[in-house]
Amino acid sequence: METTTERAENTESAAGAGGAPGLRRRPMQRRSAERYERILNVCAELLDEVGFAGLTTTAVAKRAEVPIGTVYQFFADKSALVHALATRNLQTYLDRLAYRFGQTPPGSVEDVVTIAIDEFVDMRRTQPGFGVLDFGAGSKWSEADPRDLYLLDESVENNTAVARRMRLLTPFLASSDAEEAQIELALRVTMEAADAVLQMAFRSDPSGDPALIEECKRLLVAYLGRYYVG
Amino acid sequence: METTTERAENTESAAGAGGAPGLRRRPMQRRSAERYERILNVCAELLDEVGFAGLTTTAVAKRAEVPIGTVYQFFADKSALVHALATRNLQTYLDRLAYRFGQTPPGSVEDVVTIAIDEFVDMRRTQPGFGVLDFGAGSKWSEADPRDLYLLDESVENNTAVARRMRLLTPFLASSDAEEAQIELALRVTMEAADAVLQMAFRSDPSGDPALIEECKRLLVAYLGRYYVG
DNA sequence: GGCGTAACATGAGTCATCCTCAGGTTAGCG
DNA sequence: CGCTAACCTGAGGATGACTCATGTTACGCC
Repeated sequence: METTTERAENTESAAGAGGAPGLRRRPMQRRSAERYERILNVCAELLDEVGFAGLTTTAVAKRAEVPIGTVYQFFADKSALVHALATRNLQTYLDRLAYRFGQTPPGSVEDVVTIAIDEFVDMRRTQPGFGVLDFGAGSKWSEADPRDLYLLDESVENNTAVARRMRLLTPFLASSDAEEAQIELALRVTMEAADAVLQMAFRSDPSGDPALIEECKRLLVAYLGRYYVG
Repeated sequence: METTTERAENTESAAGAGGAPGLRRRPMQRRSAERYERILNVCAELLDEVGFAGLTTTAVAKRAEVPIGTVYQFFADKSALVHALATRNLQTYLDRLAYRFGQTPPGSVEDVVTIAIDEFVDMRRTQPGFGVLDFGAGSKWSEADPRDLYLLDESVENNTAVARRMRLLTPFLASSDAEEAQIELALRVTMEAADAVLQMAFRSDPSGDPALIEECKRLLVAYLGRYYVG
């Protein structure tokens, strides 16, 4: 019990001065940057192979061909490593989404939901380790103690950050100032629900149960319909 | 990696002959039964105090005033212990739900959603360790490898089992034979989504963010509305 | 009572894993 | 060539899950 608390505090203070949470040293030189990326890639591979519970830091270090100490130069602990991977995945996802929305601007809630989910499913199928992406503040590794949370932005949960970026991509939703807060709330709920249902879809079928994916779309469209002004 | 695999196999075979998964010896005598319950109660307490990550089997044993070996007589491993608690919580929840539906039979989807969520929120506030209840097959501790799953029933996920029992309580939903499978699917999706959003509600506010709880109801009603024949 | 047997109980010890840190190596510079 | 600072390393400390040899009880049988 004490151990957990102290560790969380150490982590916080270590990352307190402006850096991303849980990260120790951002790689400054080319060689370091390559190692950093290699560690993250190996982490993704191993997550797909042995799952989160089976992931060991020594296995990551071994396959990435770096000594274990190097891993801990970049990442404060195992959680931070996985979280950094999740953040990278999330960034990729948001980038791709922005691109697709730029290509074919969505005109309705259905469009947004379809594109966002299809893109998610595609990445989940093709990107190693994408399964650890969790819009819900990384509940898989935070484990009920809010002090353990690693956040994408400072002081807001992952899903809030994602919701805000998603908001920028959906200008056609109603937006009287009074409703803006409500829309952010709705988008947070959407993220969390979508993530959960899609996790279920990939749990019951490694390539994503089509029926559940379809149902996920229905869920979101039905919910968000009330905010759409056509 | 091998370790994880072997452990999962051992667990399965140990519980293979009809017993609940992950359980070793069902207490047969009064003294044993009391110890069993005490272990589960302490587990719930500690989960609220230190969270899942901070939970140690030795701490449970110490506070329950049983030697560590006794814990492992009942439970194959730490997961099994937590899962047994979740199962007990789930049972309590379903019992209470059946009772409330018996008192005031719900006449609409709104009624069901309101009662089910309010009851969940109430238990979450009052029952120690209720936070570990997870309709989604216990994704917190299963960690991506399906072999690690501990199931409520045999061979179906938790949420499917819950969905089926919930179906028995909602006879007023449309039920042509062809649609029955679709309704089960919808209820599974509902469980998963509701669980996720409510977890978020309690993450952002220890007593459950009212706005998110309200939003959760809206989500479910909007989704299930299509299945309601009034 | 004495004895055999089987079920149950115990906690010191084994082992895997996370993470640290003292000491080594390299790079840059005068 | 010597000095400093940054970076790298992996043996080892600490912790915690889980085991298993040994001890204890229960119970029947002679």
